Amino acid sequence: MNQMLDDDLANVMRALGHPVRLSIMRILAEQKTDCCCMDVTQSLPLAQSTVSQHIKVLLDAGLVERHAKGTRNCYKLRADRLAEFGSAWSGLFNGLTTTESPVKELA
Amino acid sequence: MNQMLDDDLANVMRALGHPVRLSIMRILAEQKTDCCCMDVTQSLPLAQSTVSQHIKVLLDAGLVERHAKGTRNCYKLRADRLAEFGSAWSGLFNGLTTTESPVKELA
DNA sequence: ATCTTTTATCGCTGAATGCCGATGAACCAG
DNA sequence: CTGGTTCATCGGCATTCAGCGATAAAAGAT
Repeated sequence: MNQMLDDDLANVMRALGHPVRLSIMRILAEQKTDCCCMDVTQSLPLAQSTVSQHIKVLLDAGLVERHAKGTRNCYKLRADRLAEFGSAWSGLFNGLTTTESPVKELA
Repeated sequence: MNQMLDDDLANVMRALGHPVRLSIMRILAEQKTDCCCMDVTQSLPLAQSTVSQHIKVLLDAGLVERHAKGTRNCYKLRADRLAEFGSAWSGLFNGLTTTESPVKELA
């Protein structure tokens, strides 16, 4: 399990630390089929260029991946990275963050 | 279980989306005794005013709480909020984020 | 009352961010 | 080849952020 570096973690957090980008993640999560920039844009009250920039931030943070499909670019979440972040978060503060089954801390 | 609003979630993420603030959280997590601004400052290569500002961001995000102790202000993590965030994260993307025991999604 | 310690806040600067419209590249359809 | 679609990128603008030193407030010590 590739341990997430601190800067990496901060990058992920910062990428998700914007309501619009959270929305984009949600949109991508809900879509069964791959969805392109235009689809995302139509779900948001923002210009295409703005959405594209937000997607780029998510790409750079490794939260999303792109693959070309004809004239359009399709995006989907990177489940591996999400899981990676999840476990990084769980181990962050000596298990202070877990709700159920509080992992016994070994001093 | 108080459902975390989207903006709240984004705020928390943004607050944690900075390496220095992550460090501060770590420092607070490791200290058994409450620790004050000065203690944190001595562990970081930053001016006291800068550290104070970062702490304020964490305070505003509800990740940290303050209580006065003589001439100094002591800080500690808010475990409740951390747990809250943990479960909010778990439920965010249809369980895509969980590593172990992928929660069965109910359509 | 005076001094010291600790901290929050102010004012400032440079850098980064968020947003937009416009433009050009890449690709498909006629 | 021409034209339409989709998208990333550029330039520009206003706002926010990150960092600092200086300062004032609050509390303890003398």
